[in-house]
Amino acid sequence: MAVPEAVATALRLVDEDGLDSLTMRRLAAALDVQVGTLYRHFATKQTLLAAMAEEMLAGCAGPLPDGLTWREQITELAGRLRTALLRHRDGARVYAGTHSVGPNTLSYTDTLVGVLRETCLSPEAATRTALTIVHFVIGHTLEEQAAQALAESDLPATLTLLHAALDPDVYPHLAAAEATLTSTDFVGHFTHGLNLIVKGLAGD
Amino acid sequence: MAVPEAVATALRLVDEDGLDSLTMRRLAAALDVQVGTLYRHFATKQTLLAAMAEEMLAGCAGPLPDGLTWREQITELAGRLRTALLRHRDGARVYAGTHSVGPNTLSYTDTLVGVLRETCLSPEAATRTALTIVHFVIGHTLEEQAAQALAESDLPATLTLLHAALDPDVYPHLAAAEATLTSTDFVGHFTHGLNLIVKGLAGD
DNA sequence: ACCTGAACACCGTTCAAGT
DNA sequence: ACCTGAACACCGTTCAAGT
Repeated sequence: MAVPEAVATALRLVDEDGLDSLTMRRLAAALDVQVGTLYRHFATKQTLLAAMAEEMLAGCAGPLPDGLTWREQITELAGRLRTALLRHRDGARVYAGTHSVGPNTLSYTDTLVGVLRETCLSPEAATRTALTIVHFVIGHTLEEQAAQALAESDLPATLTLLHAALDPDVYPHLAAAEATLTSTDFVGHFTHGLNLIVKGLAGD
Repeated sequence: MAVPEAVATALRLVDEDGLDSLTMRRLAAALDVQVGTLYRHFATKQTLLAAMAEEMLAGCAGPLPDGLTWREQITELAGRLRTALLRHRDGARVYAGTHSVGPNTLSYTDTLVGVLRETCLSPEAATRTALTIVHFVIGHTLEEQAAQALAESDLPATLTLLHAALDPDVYPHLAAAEATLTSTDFVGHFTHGLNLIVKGLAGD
């Protein structure tokens, strides 16, 4: 049993049935191996999940196209992280639940901090800004995939429930916000949020 | 068995032993009740978690002090959400894993959208900005509590591991970022990120 | 050195039967 | 109407024993 194969199979299982269905026993069965064998390669299930998170970020730190402004470089990098998390079902949940220190994760953060430092930010401000961006991407993608999961089950029921709860006399602003809140234009939401953050950088 | 009591007890159990230790069976035992009884009040464990998330947000939509600028109002509201999530161990994980449509959650979002609309944003832009802020707060607090959890177990081991992985020749920017990345000044990080977002609003 | 088989101590959820 | 008791179909993790 090879570790990279196990990680790839685990990601495939998650894609097929969701993170909640990924168990050490199912993974062992998919690899034609006894459960105990997995523990010779991964100390715990957490370790496996961290390896999956690391694998998901492969390529995210690849070279940036020439000729981008620093704003575009930041947008490109943030977009790559979102795309990487979206590539696998429950990807954001896998990523948010772990803390990898593997090369993909490290070089992604290194690249992001590097771009931010080029905008004349101090190392501290660049690092904090990188954290801000990563946290926003994680929070956004977590919600985006939660909405996706909902769409595959009881979407209409939930929308009806929400609509019924939105009494305009009690929640005047939510009533006006409902269309946007329930919209599936996640690219629009993501771009809006990222632009806010990047615009905020201009003042430094 | 009363539902509010069950929710309060569940939150207490999470505070004591963490979210991973919260099981329907343990909660039933703490309430001096059989497990099956819980399912008469909560359809699934997810329903229980949603009720806990809703309870955590109690008070977050309370009246804002007079005389705050709109920037300060936004900062105050975002800070309230962070504080509410921090109040319980693994609070951010509980909140991120659910989607409550209860009055605490709805009135919080309503208040936030309302403040943003006062700054002359369109309903759509105000809603998207509210989402951006909430997603940032969730992402930030998720990481903050993950760091807290780590601090209670193998912090030094992880820091050593990270430090060893940070070859300055491979990750030049991370080496400069290490002090900030491993800092525990979460208020500083949070304020920095929030200011970026709020500053970004100025241009509209 | 690596894997198997089998166990330990749990899970979430359901449901007939009791009161 | 509400709760109990007991079961069903699972979990993550460990470890002696095999090859």
